[in-house]
Amino acid sequence: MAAPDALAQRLADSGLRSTPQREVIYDVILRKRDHPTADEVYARVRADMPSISLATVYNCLETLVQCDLVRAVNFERAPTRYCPNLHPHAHFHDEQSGSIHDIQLPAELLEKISSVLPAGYDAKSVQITFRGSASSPRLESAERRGKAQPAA
Amino acid sequence: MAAPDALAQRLADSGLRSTPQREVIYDVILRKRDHPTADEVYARVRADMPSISLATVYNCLETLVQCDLVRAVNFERAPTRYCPNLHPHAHFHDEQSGSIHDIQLPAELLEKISSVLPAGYDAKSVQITFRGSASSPRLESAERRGKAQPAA
DNA sequence: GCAACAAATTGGAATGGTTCTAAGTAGCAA
DNA sequence: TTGCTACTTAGAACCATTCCAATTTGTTGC
Repeated sequence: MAAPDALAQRLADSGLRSTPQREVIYDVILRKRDHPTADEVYARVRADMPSISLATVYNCLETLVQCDLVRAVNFERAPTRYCPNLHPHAHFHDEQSGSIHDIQLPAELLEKISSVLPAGYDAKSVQITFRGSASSPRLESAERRGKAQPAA
Repeated sequence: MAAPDALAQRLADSGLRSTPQREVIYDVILRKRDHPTADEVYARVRADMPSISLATVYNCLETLVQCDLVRAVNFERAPTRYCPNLHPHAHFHDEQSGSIHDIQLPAELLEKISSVLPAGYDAKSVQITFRGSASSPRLESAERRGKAQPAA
């Protein structure tokens, strides 16, 4: 047996199998880091695997989230989007274009944020979302190529 | 014409009328500040106004949000909740009980958070949500009585 | 007061992202 | 091979929310 890749390893850790569907979905999310919805993932995956079902896309995305390989992010009640960036970061939602941008957060700031919680409050996670308009073509094109982003 | 209350004034500012439905819905949200869903508001309002329709509850809540009298908050894809606290604040979502708590944010921290945005990003709003477990009966009972909260 | 107009409410149908269900398929273990 | 379990699949179901068309209500000018 060859050394399993990160996906197979993580799945195995949870007693799950690496399937062609899970692999191609994970690959799609890593390849274009534009926070696609389940429908968008479905459309992209069908290019490689036309027989896949939408239910499977939802199932696999849920599995990847469970295994901490992908993060689900929500904006208001819009369709859930998926993000392979596992570092703590905020999201910027550009209302004009609808695009999502990762925003890096200094560790020092994360500590300060957590410290506002009164005694008795134990937070497992924090979610920070900006809404507004972004106008930085340089950064956007870098993201489209899958390169380093303003926040990783 | 008597001096209009805050609700009537705000509605008038937007060219809207103060209706019995809008008044009772606003009152329900002010009275028990536990971030009710539209369905919960519907249930509470029907005690006073049995003939109101769910569509009207949704319409009125939307109107109150438009007039900046109430804020809509979302947690994952759960039903939208409504909050009369208009000061900048974060939310703590207690996963055990499902309850929502307002968390006050120092102005200094809000500035720091906004300053993490790279050039070209112009944020109109920030939303900060904690998830975890809270265990502070003193604070919870204070909230239930509609008194000062850990964050106002 | 009364017509005429605009705003608001209503019940029910429609929408749409997501989840459920039951049946089929595939891989692993004795 | 047989059995077992995990996984995938199509389609139905779910449910918060929005839409629609028909009233009802309120307001304004006469």
